[in-house]
Amino acid sequence: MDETLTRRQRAIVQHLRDSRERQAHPPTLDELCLALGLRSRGSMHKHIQALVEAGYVEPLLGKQRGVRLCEPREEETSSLPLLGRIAAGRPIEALENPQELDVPMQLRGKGRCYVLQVQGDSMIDAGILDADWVVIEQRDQARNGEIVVALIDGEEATLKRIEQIPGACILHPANPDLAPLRYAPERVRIQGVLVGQMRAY
Amino acid sequence: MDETLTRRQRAIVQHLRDSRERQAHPPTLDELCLALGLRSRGSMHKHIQALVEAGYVEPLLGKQRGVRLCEPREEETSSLPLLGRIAAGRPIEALENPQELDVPMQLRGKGRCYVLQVQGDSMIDAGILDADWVVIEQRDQARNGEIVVALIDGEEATLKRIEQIPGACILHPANPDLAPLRYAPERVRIQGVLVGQMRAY
DNA sequence: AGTCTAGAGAACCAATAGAGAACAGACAAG
DNA sequence: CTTGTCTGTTCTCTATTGGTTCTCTAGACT
Repeated sequence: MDETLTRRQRAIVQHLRDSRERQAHPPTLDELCLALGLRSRGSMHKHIQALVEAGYVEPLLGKQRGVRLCEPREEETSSLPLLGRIAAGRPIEALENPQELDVPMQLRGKGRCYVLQVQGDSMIDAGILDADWVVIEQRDQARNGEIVVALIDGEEATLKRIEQIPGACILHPANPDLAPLRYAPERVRIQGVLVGQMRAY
Repeated sequence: MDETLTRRQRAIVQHLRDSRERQAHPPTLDELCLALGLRSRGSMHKHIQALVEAGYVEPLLGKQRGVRLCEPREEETSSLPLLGRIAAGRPIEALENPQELDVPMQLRGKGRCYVLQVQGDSMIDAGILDADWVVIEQRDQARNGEIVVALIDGEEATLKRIEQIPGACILHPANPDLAPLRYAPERVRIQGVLVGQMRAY
């Protein structure tokens, strides 16, 4: 939490976070006063205003709808960030406004995951088509045969099936028109492993 | 639930959700008043109107018939039934214990949807592999080129790309080893259209 | 001194809530 | 068909709640 907040303000933010998990409705100023031991709505209002300024709380704008935090709730619906597009041979094209995508638990790995949209047909024989979404588990190691997001020379990102042998790292496209690429192992950094895939028609 | 709702509105939505499970008939305004301790239908009506605006309640538009508010908003987190497996040339193999599968909204159609697990490689060139999940929107009509669940002679179910021409219905597999199948239109019943697809690794 | 944070409390006013009356369309019974 | 009841709609009027803006006071710290 931001260090520039006063102690009171921090306590309020904390209370808002806590109470949001338990209560359905965001608290009113009076309820906040009660919870934090104040007796004056006016004072509480001053704190809330400060938090609005600091960007912690949504402005109330006269509406009587309680004090609400700006922060996104800890998603129990569990969506993953859609980071951008990945194509063979280019850096991942990041989205300027990162979106969120709901991903069912079945399509996820154990660790931290994110989603990329596939560009191009280099994995077409693995059933991964242009515009498909792929769910990637963030990892820096992979077993042979897994499909990985690999970063080559720190700049080109690509989605390929990996084969690591002594002295070399081979990236296999799944497309008869494309040839496998062979690199020195130190040129290839694994950024994640494919754990799920989705397509909309 | 949307945090912009008023406390009363929240309570009403909650009550509607609860009572929907128990009662077949949606409640009237008077019943709602009784349940929530109001004495004025007019007041309740104002709340309901607000909920219609917010999209929580179906507008009733003069209808009477005891017809009251349904909730349109199928929870966006909701899951779809996984009905069973589908393979070319056999009835859908129903699961004895139907599971539920979370399916993101992006992978759904507008109507009622369900999920099948694919068995076999007949649609491999369309990027649909063995064991993939496919999201099917329940429909009995399709446009040419769409991938459909088709029931042939009322017994064999299959997932194929459809082509309807005068006097015939042709089902195209997406696999070079398999030939298209041609049927009289009356032998083919469309059970749904492919709207999404998911795969776990 | 002066400034900053904190709080109390009063006053104001718009949003929300509710009551009750009156009207109109729907529906069921006669 | 007519009638009466049920139910949704609209209206006015009133009360309460809750956010906002004040002023005033009290410590704490430079």
